[in-house]
Amino acid sequence: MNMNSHHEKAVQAIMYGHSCAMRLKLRLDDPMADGGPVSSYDLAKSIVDCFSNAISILTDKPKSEDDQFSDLSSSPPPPPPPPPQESHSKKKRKIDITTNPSEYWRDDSPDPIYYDGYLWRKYGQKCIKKSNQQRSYYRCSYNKDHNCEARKHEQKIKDNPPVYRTTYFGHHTCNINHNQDGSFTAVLDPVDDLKSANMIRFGNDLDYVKKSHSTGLSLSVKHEEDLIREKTVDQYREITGDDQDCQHVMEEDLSSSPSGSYPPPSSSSDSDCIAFMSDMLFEDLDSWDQFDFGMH
DNA sequence: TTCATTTGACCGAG
DNA sequence: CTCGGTCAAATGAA
Repeated sequence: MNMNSHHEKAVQAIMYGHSCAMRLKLRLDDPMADGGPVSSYDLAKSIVDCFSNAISILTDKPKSEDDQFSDLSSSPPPPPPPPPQESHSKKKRKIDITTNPSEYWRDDSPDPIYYDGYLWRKYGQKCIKKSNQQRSYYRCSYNKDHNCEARKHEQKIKDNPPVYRTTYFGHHTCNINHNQDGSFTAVLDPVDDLKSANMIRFGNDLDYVKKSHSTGLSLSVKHEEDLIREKTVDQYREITGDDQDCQHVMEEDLSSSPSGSYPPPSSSSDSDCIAFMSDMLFEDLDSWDQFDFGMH
C-alpha cells in the first residue's frame, strides 16, 4: 500500500467522522427532532472511531511493501471472535443465527462500514425479498492464502435515517505476522490477548483492542495503540489542564456497548472513556471539529 | 496483465 | 416452488 492510499484512508475516516459530527450537531441543535434509531452515544462513538483511525493512519511510519497486514495495525477493531467453526462444505453453508447466536456478530451503523480493519472481497450481492434491500456478501481477502473462513454480509435495513447492518460470520485465521518488522510472529492466544487488551485503552480504540482479542492482534499493533493513547492524554491535558483525571479516565475499567449491536463477550467496558470523549463533543462540538490532532 | 467487483446461474433448505 | 448463499464468468479499473 502506498502513501496515497494511506492518505485516502485517512481522508475517508475524517470525512466519515465529520458526517457523524454533523448529525450529532443537528441532534444537539434540535433535541426534540426524531433522530432515528442511532443514539447520540453511537454517533459520538463513531466520531471518536473515525478520528482515531485517521490519527493512526497518519502517524503510521512508512512501511515495507508487505504492509497489507501492517495496514491492519492502524485499523479499527476486528470483529469479536465467534468460536472456531468446523470446516464447511464447498457449497452452501447456512448459519442459523436464531439458534446459533454465538456464531455470528453484527453491527448496525448509519453508514456502510467500508473500513473495519480487515480486507474483504465481495463475492456476491442479492436483493433480499423480505426487506426489499440489497445485501452484499464479503469474505476475507485471505480466504485462499490463509484458508481464512471469515465472512460478512452488509445490508441496508432502514432508509430514513439509513441504518446498515453488517453481520460477521466465522473468525479470521489469516491473522499472522501483522507486524512490520518481523520481531513478533506468533499469534496471540485469545485469552492472553484479552488480558493484555484490558491494559490498553484509548477512546474507541479500546474497542478495537477489546474486539481484537480473538484475532491475534500483534504486539506492534498494541504499541501503536499505546502511542495513540499517549497522544490523547496530551490532548486531554491541553483541553482540561487536568493531569490526574486523564490517567484515571484512560485506565479505569470501562463498560460496554451501544444498543443495536452485539458486543463481544468482553469483561471490560468503555463507557467512562467514551463518556469523556463524548463530553468533549457535547461541550464544544465546534472546537472539537477544529481540534488540532497534530496532523499538519 | 492482474486483480477486484458485478451479476446471473446454480444449489440446498424449507 | 421460493429464498438466500455461493460460484464463477464477464467486466472494469489500475
